[in-house]
Amino acid sequence: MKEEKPNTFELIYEQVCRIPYGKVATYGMIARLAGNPHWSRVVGYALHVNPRPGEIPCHRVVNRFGGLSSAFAFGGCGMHRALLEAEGVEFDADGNVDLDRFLWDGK
DNA sequence: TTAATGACCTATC
DNA sequence: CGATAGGCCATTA
Repeated sequence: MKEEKPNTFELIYEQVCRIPYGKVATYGMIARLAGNPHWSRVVGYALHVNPRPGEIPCHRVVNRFGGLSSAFAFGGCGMHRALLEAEGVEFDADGNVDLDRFLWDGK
């Protein structure tokens, strides 16, 4: 409305929104695609605040191990698994996503 | 204003 | 090979 956000967040959100359906990306990957491999923390922060949950599929963003983090801006931790499963993503018995099969290529 | 924390990753020993 | 430490950006108190 009046405040303009830094390009950092916009870039991060852009990469997250670019994740194809049925795939997941990692923070480091998005940070790297955004242009700075050290934005890993800001990426997590950007999704944490999630100012635009309607355009930022946080559930498609996972950590380096393929496991979602805690607290979701969508309104449910179990939502994560439900959303990814609804897209066709499989989960490991440990509760992690199958990065070997659903990790976004980055293209 | 300064300081501290945070949904992390990478590099090095 | 495995484990540890550090560092970066932004936000909040």
